[in-house]
Amino acid sequence: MSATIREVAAAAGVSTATVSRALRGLPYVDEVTRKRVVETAQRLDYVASPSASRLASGRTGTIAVLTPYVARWFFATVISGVAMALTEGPLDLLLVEVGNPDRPSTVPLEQRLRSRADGAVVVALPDTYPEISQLIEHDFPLTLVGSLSDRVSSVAINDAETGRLATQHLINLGHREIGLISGATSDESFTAQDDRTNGYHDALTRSGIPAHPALTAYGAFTREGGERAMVELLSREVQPTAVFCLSDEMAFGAMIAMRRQGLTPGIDIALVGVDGHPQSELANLTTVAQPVAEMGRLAAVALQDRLNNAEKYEPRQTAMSVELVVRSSSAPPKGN
Amino acid sequence: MSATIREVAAAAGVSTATVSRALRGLPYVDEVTRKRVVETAQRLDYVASPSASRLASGRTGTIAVLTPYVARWFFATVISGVAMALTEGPLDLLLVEVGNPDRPSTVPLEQRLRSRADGAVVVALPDTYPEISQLIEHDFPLTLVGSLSDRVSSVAINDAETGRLATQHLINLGHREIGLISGATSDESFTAQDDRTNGYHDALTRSGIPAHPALTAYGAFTREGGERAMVELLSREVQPTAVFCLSDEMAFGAMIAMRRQGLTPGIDIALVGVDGHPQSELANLTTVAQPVAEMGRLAAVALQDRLNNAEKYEPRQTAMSVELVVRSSSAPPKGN
DNA sequence: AACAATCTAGTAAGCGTTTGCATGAAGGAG
DNA sequence: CTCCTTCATGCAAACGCTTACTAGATTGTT
Repeated sequence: MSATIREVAAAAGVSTATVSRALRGLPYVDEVTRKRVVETAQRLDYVASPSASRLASGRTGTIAVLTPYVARWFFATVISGVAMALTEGPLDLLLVEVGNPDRPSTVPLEQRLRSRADGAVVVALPDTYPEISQLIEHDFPLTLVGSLSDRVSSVAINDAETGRLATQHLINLGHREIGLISGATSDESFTAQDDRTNGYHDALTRSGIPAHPALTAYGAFTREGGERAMVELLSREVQPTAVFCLSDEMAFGAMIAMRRQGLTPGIDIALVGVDGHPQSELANLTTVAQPVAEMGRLAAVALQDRLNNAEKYEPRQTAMSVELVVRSSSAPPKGN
Repeated sequence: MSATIREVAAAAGVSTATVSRALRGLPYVDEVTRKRVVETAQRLDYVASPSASRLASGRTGTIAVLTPYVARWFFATVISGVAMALTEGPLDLLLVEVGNPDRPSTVPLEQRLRSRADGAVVVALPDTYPEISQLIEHDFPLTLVGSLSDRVSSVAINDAETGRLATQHLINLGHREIGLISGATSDESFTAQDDRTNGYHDALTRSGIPAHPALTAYGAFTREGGERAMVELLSREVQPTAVFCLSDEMAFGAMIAMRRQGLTPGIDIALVGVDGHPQSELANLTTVAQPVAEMGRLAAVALQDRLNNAEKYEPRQTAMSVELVVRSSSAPPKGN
């Protein structure tokens, strides 16, 4: 079908070794020769067979994105950031679903990656997640986005700070009964989730506000979950005048739940989310925005760095700064 | 690092040929032998090297997803549908950005795919798109989702019907000045865009309503674009009492534009979108919903079908049915 | 002018599978 | 009992590159 390196070599009057070197920009090739080879290759519409070069070199020229979800906004946006970083170079992007509780995979992750990718960007999974942890132990090059690690490079926001920021904002508005819509129930907790929650408690403590356990509900980081969590909160004895949602999507769900009961966000109950989801503007949701695509891009860059500096490399943590975007979903409590 | 087929062969006391056959479930292997080989492979933690097997077999075991965007809801959801279909089998998913006007790629698509994927699912690009068309001519196995083709299999909704449905709904409510927020200006038009527009005109014509060109604006299928388009419509001489947006995201933008001018969707101007975007519920947007993830899944299945039946295969068009979801963004015109 | 260092290029041995072909064993038909 | 299939397996040649290693040609040094 397509020309082989041998044909190019023959046509250019050199050996295949020279063609290989010339086309990959390696040294020790005369510029005149290189030019001739490049032109010949172009003329013959030659493209090196990835399978062959991978087999011979041991490198795959591929990086995988390991993510529990591909359609959810945060995840999709990270992926697009990674894709962005890769369009520059010649690397392929292998998409692998990992850690989606609804879709458990039968094949061990390590096997699905072995000889398929040189490294991977891991989205929103902690380094303690079994399969990820295993990869790290096998020295498989990894970069995390959305959760911190001291074992591999990672890029994330300061989640504790994020939690404090959101909560402090509500406190500043005069709220004292501040609810929390968290993600998963504690056993399967993300780093991000725990840290944001700590930030929330921290802010309360600093202001001398006792944290009331009955003000917490879990929304699984989904809109539907947020909706249920809000319904639950509204049915509790203690009523919050404000609720901090650990993600915008859950906040959207909370809004729907409120609306269904004739309540208005920002009037009856103040709401703050986290993410800077594009829809937060339309929904008038106050949120702590994070640069998601950029985080994906940086993670990919860091990974490439790691791959190019096989030796002298050490994990680096990148903390992105967040921004509180105030909208009408957060306002002083009714009485004020 | 990992065991090779030769080691497995040696350990199992057979030739590499037998190991290969046994592990892939090919015939002409005694069940007893197969079992022994499988166990040995497992014990040695053997996984066939993809590069080697690709090189030797000529098949890549990979399917690509060709998409202009990865983070936008529609696209991300199609991708997740494809991923869903692939988790069943052993196929890899290669993500390739194509046709994103903001990020033109330097390498020809055909070269980026050659020997990298056995086939591809194309998202929302028409078969007339140059690079896609070229792939089709090269007999590269393709399946389209979101646009129709008689050259390759495709799965899409009936866009004309969708346009009619949305428009007829507005007409039924009593509207006569019905605006249109379209996508790209006609030169770079999608099949979907044209068909939905035709459906819109069709519905108008059937009801004897003249289509007024000043009632159309273009929103590039983005929220920001929809916002601008709405601003533009509101500045025109003829004022619509209802607007049909070719996508939900543009409708969201339109809502923002309206709100900024103190107008309320469904009260001042009725709005209908297309997609069934998860946020349409929160936004109270009337929309024509399509089963996006399912479409992606079906496209992937169709592609696998095509790959397995090299010979006796012919393009098949799958039309998904849509559903009008009425919410408060669409209501009778003010006067009524 | 002799010798070392640096370029340039070719030779050929892999890389780890798949698969066409050959071989022998086993079972059935006549 | 012989011949023909059908099975089960092995042999070895690809598949199309990359990359030591080798060697000659240049260039620079003293």
